[in-house]
Amino acid sequence: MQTENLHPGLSIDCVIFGFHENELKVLLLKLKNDDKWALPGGFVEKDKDVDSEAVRVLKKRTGLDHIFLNQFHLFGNVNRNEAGHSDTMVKKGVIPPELKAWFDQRFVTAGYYALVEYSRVKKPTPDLTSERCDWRALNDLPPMMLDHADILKKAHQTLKKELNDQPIGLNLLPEHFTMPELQALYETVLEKSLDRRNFRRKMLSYDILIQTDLRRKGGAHKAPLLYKFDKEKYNKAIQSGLQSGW
Amino acid sequence: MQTENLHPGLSIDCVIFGFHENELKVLLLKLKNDDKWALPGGFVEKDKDVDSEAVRVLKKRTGLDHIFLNQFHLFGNVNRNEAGHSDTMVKKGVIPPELKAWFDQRFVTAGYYALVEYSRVKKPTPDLTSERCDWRALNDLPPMMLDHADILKKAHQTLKKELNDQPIGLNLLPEHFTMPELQALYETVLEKSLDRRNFRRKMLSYDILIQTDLRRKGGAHKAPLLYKFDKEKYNKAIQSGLQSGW
DNA sequence: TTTTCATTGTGTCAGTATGACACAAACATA
DNA sequence: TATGTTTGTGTCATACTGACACAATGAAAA
Repeated sequence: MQTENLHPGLSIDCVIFGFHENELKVLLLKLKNDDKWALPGGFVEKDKDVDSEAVRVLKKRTGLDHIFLNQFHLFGNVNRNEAGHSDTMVKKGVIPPELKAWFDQRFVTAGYYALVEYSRVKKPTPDLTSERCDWRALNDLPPMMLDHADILKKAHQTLKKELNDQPIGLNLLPEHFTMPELQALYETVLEKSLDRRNFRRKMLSYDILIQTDLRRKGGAHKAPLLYKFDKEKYNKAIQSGLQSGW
Repeated sequence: MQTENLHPGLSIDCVIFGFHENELKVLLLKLKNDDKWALPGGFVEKDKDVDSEAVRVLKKRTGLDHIFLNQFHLFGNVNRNEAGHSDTMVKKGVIPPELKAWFDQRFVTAGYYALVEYSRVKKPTPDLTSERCDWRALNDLPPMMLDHADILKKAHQTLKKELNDQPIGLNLLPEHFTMPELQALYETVLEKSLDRRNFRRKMLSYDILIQTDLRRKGGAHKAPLLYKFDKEKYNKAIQSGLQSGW
């Protein structure tokens, strides 16, 4: 790592959300020789936009491009830099000794969250500091490094709020999906259950769905209809917002 | 200025909103020997939280403490650092030559917006780089330094959105105010006009206002009733949100 | 003193959105 | 062929929203 070309004291952390088996998942890195997990992150080259560096992180971990990605907060408290953190990391072999000075800086970190289609992430790839890169359920998180649990929580809160202004399914669901699947996504993000019939009514009123004449077969019950998003209308809705409130 | 103790490559810019004569105003600094204006800003000491440094900037410019202040975005594009900007600033005497190296860095800046009561800001004080500190109307802005116009625009957009989740008057209006004044504030922020009767109905339904038996005399017309906020309920509303949407 | 006039305060009505709720149809499995 | 769970659909009462009109007020003008 060439630290001379990096923007000092600035990092990026990405909360990468996926949806699988009716659960919200987050892509996390398992640190080497440590039972803590970390958000995928990175640093910012001096001549690169911060946003594009976040895209790069995402690409490296998921292999995916052109993904829904939002910056949501700059975490800038002093106490997020634990004293002795870099020592520990060096000792455990997580970071090489020659980089200790770099990691000794006080860092602020830009938080990004991404929404990705679970099945499209073929092989999540760990970085140099980690031994694994895995999906973890949002409601059953492992112990997290530094303030990464806080960052994750704030990302989820932000997502929850943004649901009032914009739809989110296009980024998290496969091309075709059923209404119950879409509802499960909303229920998971919002952490509450919704009435089946009212959900369908409201969602259809957004006028961003296209009903196909296909059905999801194979379940032990009545085969539900498959829907897909009308991408043009969907994007228009994202842009103009789902006007509620004023 | 002791640049050794500052977090490198990181600045803060504050968009300070006030409301006066039915207009949204922003507190801006007029640069020395330059017709450009700038957002009040500053740098972050290595051992201070970014948020608290924003509070400090606000206090320095407005003299005010305990103010509504929100971080809304990190501006991290490379091209926001104009080549030759520091040269120009030194030439115009805006910054002393010995600080040129510091200002030559590539900076990312954390954007904060503040809501303050116009009349409480007695004497807006310029900083070393500026000759004046004045309120300027949001819809009649002077030429702005670097990307400060963008930052301001994003702050306004954010404010507009947050209006759906929270009330804002407590921070921008004096202790007592009339319903038409509150409406004017909303209309200004939202940039559209609202129906008088419907506005009143909706605002009262939030249950955060207390009607007093005083009236604003002196206008050439029927004297409107004065209201004040029920601070306890107001803060509860801020916390829990004005549930709309899901 | 009286008149004028812009502004405030209030209520209604129609249309729309929301929450609560029940029953028939479908599909794999038994 | 029967079973059991899930899907798809409609209605009703209630709450909310947008559109609208008229009387009361108070300073200023006549």
